[in-house]
Amino acid sequence: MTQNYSSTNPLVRKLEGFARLSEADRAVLDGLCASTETVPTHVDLVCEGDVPRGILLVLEGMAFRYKMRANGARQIMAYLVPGDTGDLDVGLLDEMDHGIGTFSTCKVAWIRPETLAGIRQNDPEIARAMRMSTLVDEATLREWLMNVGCRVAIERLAHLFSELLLRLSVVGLASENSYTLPLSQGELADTTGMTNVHVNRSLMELRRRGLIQFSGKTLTILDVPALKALAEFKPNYLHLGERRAA
Amino acid sequence: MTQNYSSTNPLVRKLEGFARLSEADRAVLDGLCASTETVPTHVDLVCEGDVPRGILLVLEGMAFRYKMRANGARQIMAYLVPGDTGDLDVGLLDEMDHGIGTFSTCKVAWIRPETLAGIRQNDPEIARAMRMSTLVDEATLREWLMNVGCRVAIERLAHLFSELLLRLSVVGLASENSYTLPLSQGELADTTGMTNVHVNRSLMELRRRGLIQFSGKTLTILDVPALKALAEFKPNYLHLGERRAA
DNA sequence: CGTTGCGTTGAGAGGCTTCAACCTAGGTGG
DNA sequence: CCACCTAGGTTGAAGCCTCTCAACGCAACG
Repeated sequence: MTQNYSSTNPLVRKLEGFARLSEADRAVLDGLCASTETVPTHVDLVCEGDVPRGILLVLEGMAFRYKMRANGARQIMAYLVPGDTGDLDVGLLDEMDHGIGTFSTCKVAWIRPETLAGIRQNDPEIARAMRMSTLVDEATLREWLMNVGCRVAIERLAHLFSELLLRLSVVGLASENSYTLPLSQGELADTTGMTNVHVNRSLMELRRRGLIQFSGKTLTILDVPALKALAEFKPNYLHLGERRAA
Repeated sequence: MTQNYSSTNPLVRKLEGFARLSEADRAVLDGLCASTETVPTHVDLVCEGDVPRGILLVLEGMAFRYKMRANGARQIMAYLVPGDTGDLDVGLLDEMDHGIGTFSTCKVAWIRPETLAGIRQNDPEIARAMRMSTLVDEATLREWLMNVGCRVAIERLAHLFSELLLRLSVVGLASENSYTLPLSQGELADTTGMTNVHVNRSLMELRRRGLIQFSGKTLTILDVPALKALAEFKPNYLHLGERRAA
């Protein structure tokens, strides 16, 4: 039923949804993941102001882009799940305008800009898939702005959870209705533009309505259609095509 | 003092800040702007669900990306000012996940994906500048998320006005402290995630503090440093380099 | 067994929304 | 030439969603 082949490489699983990858293409992508690094929880992979050190690729765990205000407020602006990368052209920048941290222990790879440039030039299908992926990243960012700008607290959480269910399914990290979400309520708060106290109350309301179960680090969505309806979740911005139409 | 040459083409003015363009490069960019189209105020250039018809390039006027909720709420997710383009790879998408409308009468050009592909392949400096420009668009979107997620009403407006002062300066459409801003308070509201009533009150507060003057469609910032300080505005995400360090 | 991080709960305050009315300016038509 | 109409700006009052501050429980950990 699923279009994905059984590759265990999340980058391959994600990109083969955007293009027809050959065996050779997959080998190239596997090569990108050859040299990995394991990073502990709550560590900065990149800091605002750093000179970019290459393109980040997340293979296991969950990371996030963020920015801080002088008063200590933090806005989380994207989640990086396995198969996700940092900006492919980040090498053009003199310095980073945001930081990237880990929510959990992560296995990551750093891709040299020259390596990537070669692949993009010589491997049109991979290049195409990566450009699609970048478009989806932007669309996701727009949807997050929509989330914070137009939805109330409980809807924001419902939308975030609905989105993650789809994104994690694509890389084989979610079941029909549940996945590992290694975040604290405070981190959810910094994501959705609310306080940890109010996240707590909104989560309890979601539980009271029988929509989710969230204990430990496992989120289970007890009523997927109802949660999506509450969030007014339309998956078109993820451009999944025929994959899991939702 | 300014790095810009005296080109009147806003695309040239913007991109030459990101790369060293030759005369030939500028001629190529001028060529992209040869065939233009004038579009009235409050018209959709692109609707959500449309099949992309090419890459949008704004030459005059102001446009915006947006998304609607079922209840009629609108979130504006980006402003397109002269020199700005839609997504360069939009041709890869089967359908648009957001709409683009006009704030004012606009002069625009539609670039065919094949034309752009040719330029990107044959003209490395232009390609480089365009990739930088895309990175800045993304960074701006992240900053807008920060704006709505982390700042209170009056700070959101102050930040938006500070950002536009810089972006419009780059293309020669702002003086030291003023520019044309053809928006209604309701449109500012849909941008900043608040109501038109509260935008009105926040604008009056900005006026009362002697920070801005906003009558007709002209915004004048009476105290630029104070407005930037209120917004906690850091222009690093625009990656302007040595241009107008702010 | 004290510490620490995180989840939970209560009470009060406040920023922002909602609803509504009124005003003004600009455009249209008689 | 003015009456009419409409869109947008302005203002008031009431309410609520969310924040702030604070306390407490609990599990993990050294």
